[in-house]
Amino acid sequence: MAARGAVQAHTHNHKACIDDALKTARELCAARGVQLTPLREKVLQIVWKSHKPVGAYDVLDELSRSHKSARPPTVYRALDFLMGEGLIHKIESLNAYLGCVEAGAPHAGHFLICRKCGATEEIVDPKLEAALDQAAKRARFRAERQVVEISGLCAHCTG
Amino acid sequence: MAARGAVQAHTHNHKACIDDALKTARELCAARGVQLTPLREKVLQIVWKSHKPVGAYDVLDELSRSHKSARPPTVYRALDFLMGEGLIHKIESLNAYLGCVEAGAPHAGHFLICRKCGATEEIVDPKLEAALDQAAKRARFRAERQVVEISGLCAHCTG
DNA sequence: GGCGTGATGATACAACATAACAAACGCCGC
DNA sequence: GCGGCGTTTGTTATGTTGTATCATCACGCC
Ligand SMILES: [Zn+2]
Ligand SMILES: [Zn+2]
Ligand SMILES: [Zn+2]
Ligand SMILES: [Zn+2]
Repeated sequence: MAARGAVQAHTHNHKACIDDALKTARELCAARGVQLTPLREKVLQIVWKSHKPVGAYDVLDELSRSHKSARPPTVYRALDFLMGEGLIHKIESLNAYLGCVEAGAPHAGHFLICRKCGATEEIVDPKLEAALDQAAKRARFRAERQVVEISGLCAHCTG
Repeated sequence: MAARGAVQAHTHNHKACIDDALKTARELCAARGVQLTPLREKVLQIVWKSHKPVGAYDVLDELSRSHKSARPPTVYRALDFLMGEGLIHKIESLNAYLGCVEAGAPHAGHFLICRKCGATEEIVDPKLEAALDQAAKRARFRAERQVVEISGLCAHCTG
């Protein structure tokens, strides 16, 4: 699964993204001996509906169509599971969730969030990772989690 | 006003931090022709009570002691004002607010958040800023806001 | 069958944030 | 003085996001 830039997010065939993500998720969970239940897979599919972060209550609305008993804990438990397995990320500045494009490869999520179209790209940038590690090291800080969310205008929305 | 590392946050004389922050805030607001009213100054003082991010409702509890009519909008309006003037930052991953150690100098806030003691250090690191700018540029993304929050253990809590 | 474990159902509540309108205040021109 | 205007604060209500807690269910195991 390759990262898709915001421009591509406007034009590509997104069904392939969803199919890839679900396939990868099934394989990873099987390999790890954890259960990607129908409920969890459905939530993953909803999160992957687009390249825009989706709120937990939006997931709930969508999930409710097929799953009448769904309630907030239903959704949050599924989201927690998916985050624990590295299949989705939380976008802290939006209180929303986004499918991970590098599931299986341990990494911190770094994001470019377009404030106009909402498309959010997960970037993998070794130089940025190194700069973050260095910054922490300089302060003798043991980093465990990185939240990096850059907001602005994507290439498509700039011009 | 210099940044203080997490180690210093455990030992320094913090009254000087508060006094500096309030003095700087008064000067900046006067120079800009905006009103640092008693209410807003009190909220700023509460946020500066420590080097740990403080939640809006914690601010409200504290503010209520001196200001009985305080309600959520009271606090959020003051926090919005202070953020607008660059006197405080919001820590997105904690839904909490922290006094800015570089008020007056335009900058994105980058933070090291200790998950054990809560002490949060604002770091100013040109290399990190450059790496972030480069990462955005590479994706032809026009960055407007950066959220960088590194969680882990501070030097004091590590050893 | 009885038991342990993981997953889901169900109710209630906590924590965070904003909408909308009213009242008070200072300022300025007249 | 006073009426208009912009800013700040008061007030009530509501919206949004996230958890705690306990009950129930499904499955594998002995
Ligand atoms: Zn796609
Ligand atoms: Zn990822
Ligand atoms: Zn201090
Ligand atoms: Zn700052």
